Amino acid sequence: MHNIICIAGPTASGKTALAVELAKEFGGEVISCDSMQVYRRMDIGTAKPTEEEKQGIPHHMLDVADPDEDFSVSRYCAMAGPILEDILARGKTAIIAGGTGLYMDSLIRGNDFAPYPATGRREELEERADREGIQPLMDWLREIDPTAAARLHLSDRKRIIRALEVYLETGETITAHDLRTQAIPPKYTPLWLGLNFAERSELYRRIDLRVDLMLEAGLVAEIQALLASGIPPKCTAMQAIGYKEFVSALDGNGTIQEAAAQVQQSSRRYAKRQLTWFRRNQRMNWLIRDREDILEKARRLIQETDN
RNA sequence: GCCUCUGUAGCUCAGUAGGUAGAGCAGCGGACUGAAAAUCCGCGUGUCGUUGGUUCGAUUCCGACCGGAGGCA
Repeated sequence: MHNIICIAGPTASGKTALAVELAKEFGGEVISCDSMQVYRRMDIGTAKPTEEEKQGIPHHMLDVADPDEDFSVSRYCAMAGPILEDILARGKTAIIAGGTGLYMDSLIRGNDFAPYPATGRREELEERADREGIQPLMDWLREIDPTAAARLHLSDRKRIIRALEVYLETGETITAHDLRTQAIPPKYTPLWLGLNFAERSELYRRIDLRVDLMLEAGLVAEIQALLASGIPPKCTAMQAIGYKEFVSALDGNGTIQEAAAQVQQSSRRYAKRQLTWFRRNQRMNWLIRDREDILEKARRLIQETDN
C-alpha cells in the first residue's frame, strides 16, 4: 500500500472528487497541489473544493496566502513538505492532488530552494531588460552559461532573467544546478494517477460547462470584491485564468460574455499544457474517465502494489 | 418556374491566365527546476459540393445535378 498517492490531470477532469473518495477509503488526507487555490478569497474561479465536497477529509495547502502576496514553487515546497512528512508520521496516506505539475514534481523530488524571499536581483535584471532590451542580458548569459543561452529563445525573457538570477545569487549556473539536481533520485516514490479522457472534446465540454457554472455561482462578484478590497489587478493571483479576463472586462474591455468565452478558450489551452507536462511522467498510471471505471482501477492499482 | 450570385481547412475567406492549394482565427504537438492558471517553441490538419465532358493533365474551362443567398414572376 502506497502511503503517497499523486493525482494529476488537466483542469476539470475530476481530481478533487477522486482524491476525496480515495481519502475516505484508505484513511488519507489531501494536499492540494494548485498554484491558485493557495490564495484566500479566490474560491469560485479556482474551483476550490467546498466544505461539502471535502466531506470531512482534511485538505492542506488551501488558503495559505493572500492574493496580493508573491507565491512560488519555493514557498509551496517549504510549506507542503513538512505537512507531507507530518501526515506520513501519523501513519496516514497523503493524497497529493492538483494540476500544477511543477509544484507536484518539485515536492516529490524534494527539490530544495534557496531561502525566500529573494534578494531583489531579479528586480534589477527586470529593470535593465526594460531599459536596454533583452539582448544584452542574453549576451551576458552566453558568457557565463553558453548551454542555457543556446537552449533559451530570445523571446523567453522570463527564463533568461531567471538563469542570470540563479547565477548571481548562488554562483552556480542554472545548467550546472539542473544537472546536479537531476542526478539526485526523487525523495518519494508515490503512486502516480493521471486523469484523462479518450475524447478531448469531452474534456472541453466539461471545461465550458464549468465556466458557465462559475458565472452562475457569482464569479464576477467574487472578483469585484477582491478589487474593491484593494487587490492590485496586476498581481500574480489576478493573472489566473478566470480572473484576468473578467478584470479586463470590468475595466471596460469587452463584455462579460466575451470574457467568459475567453476563459473557456484559455482553459482549453491550459488543459493541453497540463497534459503535456504529465504525459512525460513515465510512472503515470492513466485513468481514462470515458473508457473505464476509474475508481475501481485506482483501487486495484493501490492494492496490487501493496508491500 | 426563370435569372443572377455562391459552394475551397473546424470557422471566415484568398488563390490557381489548367500542372492536386494558403492566410487569420480555432485546433494539434513540444519545452518547462524560485511568477507555472505563468512563460516560450514548433505544426496546415483539405475528396477545392457531386457527377459527366474537353485536355497529356481539371479545384480552375464547359454541361448537368445537389445545397445556400438574392432577384423576377
